[in-house]
Amino acid sequence: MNEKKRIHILETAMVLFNQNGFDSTPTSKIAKKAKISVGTLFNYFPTKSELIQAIYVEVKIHSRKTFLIHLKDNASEHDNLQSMWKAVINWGVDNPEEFKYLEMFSSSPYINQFKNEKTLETYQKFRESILEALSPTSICNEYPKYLLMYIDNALHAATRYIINNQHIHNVDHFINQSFDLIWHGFVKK
Amino acid sequence: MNEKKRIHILETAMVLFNQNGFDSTPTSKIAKKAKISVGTLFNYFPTKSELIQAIYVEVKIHSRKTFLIHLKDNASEHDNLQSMWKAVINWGVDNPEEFKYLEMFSSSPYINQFKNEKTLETYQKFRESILEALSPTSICNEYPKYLLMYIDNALHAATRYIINNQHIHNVDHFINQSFDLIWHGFVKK
DNA sequence: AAATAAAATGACTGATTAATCACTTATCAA
DNA sequence: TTGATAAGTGATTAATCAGTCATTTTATTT
Repeated sequence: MNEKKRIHILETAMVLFNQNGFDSTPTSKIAKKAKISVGTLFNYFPTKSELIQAIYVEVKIHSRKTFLIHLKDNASEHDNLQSMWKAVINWGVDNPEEFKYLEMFSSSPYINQFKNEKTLETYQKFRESILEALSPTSICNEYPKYLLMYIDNALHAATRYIINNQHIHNVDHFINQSFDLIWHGFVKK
Repeated sequence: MNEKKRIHILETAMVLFNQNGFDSTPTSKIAKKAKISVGTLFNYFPTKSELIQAIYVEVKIHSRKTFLIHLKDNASEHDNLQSMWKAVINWGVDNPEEFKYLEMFSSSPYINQFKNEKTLETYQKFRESILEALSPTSICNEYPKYLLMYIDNALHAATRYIINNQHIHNVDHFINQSFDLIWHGFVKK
């Protein structure tokens, strides 16, 4: 087993899955594009399902590394949430394949095998720090779970918007505006 | 051909597709559950793909009927958007299977065959009236397409939240709060 | 009641698939 | 050089699936 080859298989498969979906991407095509045999593919990943989930885990680990850099304890709630906002969106824009894969995986039946799992635990802390910042004063503070869904959805929408409209002149300005829109909603008058 | 049987097939297939996804629901199972033969199924819908899309069209037509009732010309922007907000969410909560199907279809490759299509045109007017109400004054008014995505995502999140958390005591109160959260974001200070 | 048309049936086909496994090739320590 | 282990191969297998079609059943007309 060779870690570089493993990553190579994961990346090749991710691109093909993004292009054709999980069920329309036969293992034979993945092997062909990765220039290995089907047998080798199944040496590295015992089942197609495990391959699909291994990609998810890899992408999650990769994205988490980027996000954690941007959390600072001493900053204000506004600044912390804003820098998180920018970091998450920029990661998606810089890694569109990974971003697309996360969206596809999350809206597929495979995600169910991941509910209440380790990978989500580290994100949990991330989420808790968002809630600590927002919940006490925000509109909707009775529904913290909804607040998280709401932020998550807006983050995804903003990222998708940039990826699908690459003609946007000033991406940073858009990101700031999208943050203001959501932040503005939170602050009680 | 019998319209009642056609609807029966559509409803049966919708439930199975929701349970197992498009690719893990063989036509044979749909026929079995609908208590017809595979042959009959293919008499009504020449291909599986056409069945999948026929369900989408049917659900869209059904949902549109409900929404249109709630638009009033004489009301204020706030009241109009709020009553739209309530109507859309309540439709989803009252029709969870249909709602789930729309979400699944929209995040599947089948949706691509529907971009720039008639079914979306009637929704287009709906969207335009939202933009007319919001864009001129709102934060993010430079990005009207994003505003629509943002509202759409929030609507879906709120609906999903209610469906997945049926213990919520006062659903109306939650819907109002979720609307305030988003409306509050729009209004410039 | 007989003739005709329409609707329904389900065993079957051909294509595709994930996964296997008997075999070959590469690696490397003794 | 040898022998042992690990890595890689791809034809093959067994299963599944969308879609077909010759036949039967039901409905309608004459």
